[in-house]
Amino acid sequence: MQPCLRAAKELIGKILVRKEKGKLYSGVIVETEAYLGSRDAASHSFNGPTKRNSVMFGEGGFAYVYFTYGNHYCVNAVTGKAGVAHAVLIRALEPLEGISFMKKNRGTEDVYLLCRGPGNLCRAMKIDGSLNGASLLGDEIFLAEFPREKRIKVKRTLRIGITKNPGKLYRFIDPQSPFVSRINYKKLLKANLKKVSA
DNA sequence: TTGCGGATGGACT
DNA sequence: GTCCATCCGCAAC
Repeated sequence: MQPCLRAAKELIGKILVRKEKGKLYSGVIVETEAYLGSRDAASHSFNGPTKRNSVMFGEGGFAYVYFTYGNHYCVNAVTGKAGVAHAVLIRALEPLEGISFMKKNRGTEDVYLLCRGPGNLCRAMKIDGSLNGASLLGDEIFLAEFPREKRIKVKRTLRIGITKNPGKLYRFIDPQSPFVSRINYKKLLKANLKKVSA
C-alpha cells in the first residue's frame, strides 16, 4: 500500500493528545483521509507550494493546520520525506480526556458531537493556525498509542466533501464507532446495543 | 485590488 | 439524503 495510505490506516485507533493552557485533551482517532500531494487533485498541495501549504512540503511528522470555509480549522499529519507533500486529514475522534472542556469549547453537551468532523474536533481541542508546522512529537500536540491493543477492522470508503479526484477509497474509518462523521450515530448506537445484549 | 472556490457544519426534507 | 451561509487564501488582473 502507498505509504501515506498506510499511515492513514494505521492512525485509526491511535490517540491524538492536545495540551493547551494546562488543559489536557485527548481522543481516539476513528476517521482519517489521505491526500496524496502532486498525484491528487483534491490535495491542497496539488498545484505546488504556497505560503498556506508549505508545511506539507516539509518532513513528515508535523501538523498541517489550515483554515477553510471562513470558520473551520482542520488538522493533518504530514507524512513522507521533505518534498513529498502527502498528508493525513484527521476527521473524527472518540473523546477520552478533557471532555468537560470540549463541551464548553463546542457549546454542546452531546459527547458524540464533540469531535465529529475535522472542524469540530479542532474547535473542541483548541487547535488553530498557531499549531501549523508544530511537531507531532511536541508538547502542545502529539500522537500516542492506545494502551490496550484493540483490534479494529478498518474500513476504506470514499472521501467526504471533495469535488476533484473523487472515487478514490482514501478515507479510513472504524466502522464500529459511533463517533465517525456523516453517519447516523444514534442508529449505530442502537445496533451496537442490540449486539451487546444478544 | 478583486473574484472565486472550498479537505465544512448544521439545518432541513 | 439536499441546501447554503460564510470568509480566508490564492491567483489573476
